[in-house]
Amino acid sequence: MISTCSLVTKLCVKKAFTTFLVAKLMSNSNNFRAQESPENDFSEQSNFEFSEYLMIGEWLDEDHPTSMALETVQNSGYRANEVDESRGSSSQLGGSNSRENESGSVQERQEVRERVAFKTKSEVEILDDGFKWRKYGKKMVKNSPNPRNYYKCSVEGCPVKKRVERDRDDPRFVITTYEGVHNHLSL
DNA sequence: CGATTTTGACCAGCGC
DNA sequence: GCGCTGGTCAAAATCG
Repeated sequence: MISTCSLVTKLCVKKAFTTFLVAKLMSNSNNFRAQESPENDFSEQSNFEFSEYLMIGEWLDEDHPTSMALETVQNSGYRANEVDESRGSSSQLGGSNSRENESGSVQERQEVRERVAFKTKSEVEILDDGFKWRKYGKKMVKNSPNPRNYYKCSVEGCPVKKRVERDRDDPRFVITTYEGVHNHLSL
């Protein structure tokens, strides 16, 4: 925390802002869905493919450019393993309705989660984004020489997770994927 | 000594 | 059904 060079500081600021922005976006999109609003969401405005996500933003930092992507994940049978135990109110993040309704009649209890991915040019993988994370897993993934690290928000009851891995094609970039919405303020 | 990380095991989903 | 893969658990180790 105290050993900060300007580089890290810059990253911290940017990440904190980014997280704030993401929380904003997520809460907005959730509200849209909750109100059955016919408004378009962000995927309508984005034309770029970024990995498996949709790119919706980009920072042009001279030293550490960051790309950002948003993805909505809908699972009909998300594991009811231990997600909603001891949580109380976090078993459903986005409620149960589907704005896509492409297949129709499948609006039972689909879990809607959202993921936001950042691709940041950085030497370090641990980017302080204003939240406190606890590492709970590490995996070697196929098609990549770099391990993937799994983190949970260490605030009790907060369902947010994130994955951190280095870009397979360009190891100078770190891909951070956030999943879920914080149910608390940062720190 | 409590909190966090490490790391192998375990589990579920998916394709064959 | 089986094996592969990604995600999570949990005990042990490490850290502050």
